[in-house]
Amino acid sequence: MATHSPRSDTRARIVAVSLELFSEQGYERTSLREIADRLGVTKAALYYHFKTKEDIVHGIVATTAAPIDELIAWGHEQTWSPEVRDELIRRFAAGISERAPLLRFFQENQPAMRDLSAGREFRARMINLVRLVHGPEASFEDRLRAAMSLFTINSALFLLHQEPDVPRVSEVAVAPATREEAIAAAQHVALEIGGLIGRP
Amino acid sequence: MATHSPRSDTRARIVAVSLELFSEQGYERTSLREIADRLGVTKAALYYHFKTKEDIVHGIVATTAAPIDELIAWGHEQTWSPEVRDELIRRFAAGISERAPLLRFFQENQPAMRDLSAGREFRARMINLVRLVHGPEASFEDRLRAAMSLFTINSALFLLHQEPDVPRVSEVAVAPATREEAIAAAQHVALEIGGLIGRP
Amino acid sequence: MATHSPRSDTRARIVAVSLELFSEQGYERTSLREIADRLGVTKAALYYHFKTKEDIVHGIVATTAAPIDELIAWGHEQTWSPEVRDELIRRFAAGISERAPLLRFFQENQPAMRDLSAGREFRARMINLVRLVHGPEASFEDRLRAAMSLFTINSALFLLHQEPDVPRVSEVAVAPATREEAIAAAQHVALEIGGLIGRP
Amino acid sequence: MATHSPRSDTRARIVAVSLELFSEQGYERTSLREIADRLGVTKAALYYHFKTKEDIVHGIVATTAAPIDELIAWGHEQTWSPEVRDELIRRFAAGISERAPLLRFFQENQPAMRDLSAGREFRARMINLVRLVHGPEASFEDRLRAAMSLFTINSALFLLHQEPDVPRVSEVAVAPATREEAIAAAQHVALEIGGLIGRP
DNA sequence: GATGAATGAGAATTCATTCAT
DNA sequence: GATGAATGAATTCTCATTCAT
Repeated sequence: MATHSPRSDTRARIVAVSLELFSEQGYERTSLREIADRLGVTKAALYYHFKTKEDIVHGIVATTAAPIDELIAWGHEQTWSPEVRDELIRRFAAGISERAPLLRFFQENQPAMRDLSAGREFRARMINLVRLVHGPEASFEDRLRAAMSLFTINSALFLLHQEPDVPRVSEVAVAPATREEAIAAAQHVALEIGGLIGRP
Repeated sequence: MATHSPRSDTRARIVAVSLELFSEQGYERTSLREIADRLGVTKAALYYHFKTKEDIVHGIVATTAAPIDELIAWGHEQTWSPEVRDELIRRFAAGISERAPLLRFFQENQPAMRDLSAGREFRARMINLVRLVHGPEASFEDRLRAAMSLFTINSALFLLHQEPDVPRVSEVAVAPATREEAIAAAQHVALEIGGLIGRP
Repeated sequence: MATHSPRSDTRARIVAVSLELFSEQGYERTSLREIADRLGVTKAALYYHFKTKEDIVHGIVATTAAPIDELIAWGHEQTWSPEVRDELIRRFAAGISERAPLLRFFQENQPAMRDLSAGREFRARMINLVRLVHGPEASFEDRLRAAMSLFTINSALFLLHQEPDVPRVSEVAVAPATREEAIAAAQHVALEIGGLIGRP
Repeated sequence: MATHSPRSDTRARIVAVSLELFSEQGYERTSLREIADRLGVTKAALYYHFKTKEDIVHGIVATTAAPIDELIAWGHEQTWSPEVRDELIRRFAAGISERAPLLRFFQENQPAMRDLSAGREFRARMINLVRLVHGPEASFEDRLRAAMSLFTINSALFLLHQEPDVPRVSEVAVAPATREEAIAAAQHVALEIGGLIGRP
């Protein structure tokens, strides 16, 4: 018998709708009026649940970033090894579909994120994750390899949707595949790149 | 000896300052007032040279994207081979220092770029470049590898500047190096990733 | 005793003040700042009640044009006859004093009205009224007579106020009379002109 | 061999284009940039020929209002009689096709005209013309009749073009006729209305 | 747990006008 | 007889935010 707290269904809906709009249209291009309209409430209602627009971002992170924190916590418990590295990449790829909006939001709204404490904290998380992937004593090359490895996972999903409108030269292979196949491919490439870590 | 045309020194300065501010603070967070103030002119002067804020972005691309167009043109003249691929990556890395603000601007302001014709055109250019790198008949993996390869070049410069403020666990190697060394390292890793193209 | 709804007293005041200023100074020569200042509110308050400046015109029509719509409705219920025609003219003249600002606004701001949907709709109303006055099977002459007949009513009020500053040749009779006398005279002439309808 | 003064062909073109645009789009909705663009010159060129935007209106009147001044002068030379009255109306109707843009401009841009000296002067001319039509010792009714008589002439041309887009009830007679027929009809009605002058 | 009404600050944009060349 | 470059003042409109109810 699940006793999920009944209080603030609205709060959760604000978080969900905001993340959706922020990630689709951008943080600055999404007004509180737009969020309120989508929810069928007034702007003032948003202010009952959140102190500021920035605070909604806090809410988004608090609600959505748990899996990443768990991944980081797990990583900190391990002693680095190539196997741990690969497992980090795999786990990062695992829930990517659900986390995609969050990652997209942060990646595509960097200027705003630099001004938001939630943004800076999220960046710190990602840097931590990168460090866990390359392990201690890493060279600049290795940090770059680790970063690109994780980055590959996000990028795959965007790559999937963004090409159709660019005129395609005939010889280019059409390869979209399904969302799942794309993620599998992304994980594959990410592991390849991760595998380069430690090279001279 | 060279009598460079005196007219529209201002126009060039608008482009330069705008690119700088757009890339540092973001497109939406940079007002025309700010640009005008930096130049010591009025907002109306900007409108003498550019029809809209969006038009300034056009001006930026027209002024700054020539090297990328040349690279694409060069690529189209070649028949794809691993050597051509590597040469594309190397040439892309070559002038990266000067082009960094432009690339940063486009990468970090995606939501705005989707609404700007100059933004969409620039994205098309990048996708073209990726296609030249992976060559014809590419699988989704290969497209991803090509994209990440080029992406590595940009990312290196940001990675260089963005870590200092994240509390560093002692064991992590400090490795920034100079700007030139960072680019050399980025090119190295980019070629590695490019070298993965064609694998099963 | 009557508890008139307290909400949106401001909205009504915006409509009233806007109509007054639009009709006195013209639509384009009246800024929202001016309207706001007169009301002792901020410009943003106007935007709380109306989406755009154009929308205020909508509000004006919705609030003020009811009597004209009723007159049109009444006209549609009648079968045309000289008596109906005269009654239409009389009823049009009846409330003219209150409707004068509205009619003046539309007559003196044609260029703006062509761009405003409320403007085009209002013009359609007036054309309908003209048609009711001349009845079916009308010649071009009759349409002109009907239009001038109604037009006489508006014009009278303007004529009343606009001559004093033009240097008067001594022999011209001074005849303003009171506002009510002017309207009576206008109705008289309007009926005369209406009476010409049907002539060869 | 016509020796039309060669100086300032441009000046004449500015006047012509300005009148066209002012009368079609309105005085305030027509910017100097628009006028300059149509002429293929710069805004600054307009300022070579005219001191201000208002001064262009002066130029328009000076160039176009001569026939009206001649009509007024002629009227002043006559002793009023019903025949003179009718002849004034006929002469006013005579060149109406060419003067239509000027009259439309003044009629549809009243708010701007009140602020322009050329506007006030033109209004004075029209009032003079009205006085000549009703003659001395006129009652308010007569002034109204005279005004509406002349007004009929202008109105006819607008009526001709402005109805097509208003949904027409089937029974209404379609009657446009040609431009010339419309003017003839207008003159006819104007004389009718003028004929009412002097009635009790 | 909300709403209605409002604000203050600021944004992009437009316009008539000026002046050195 | 013009132009190129610029300005100052204004305009419409948007947005995050506040607060009494």
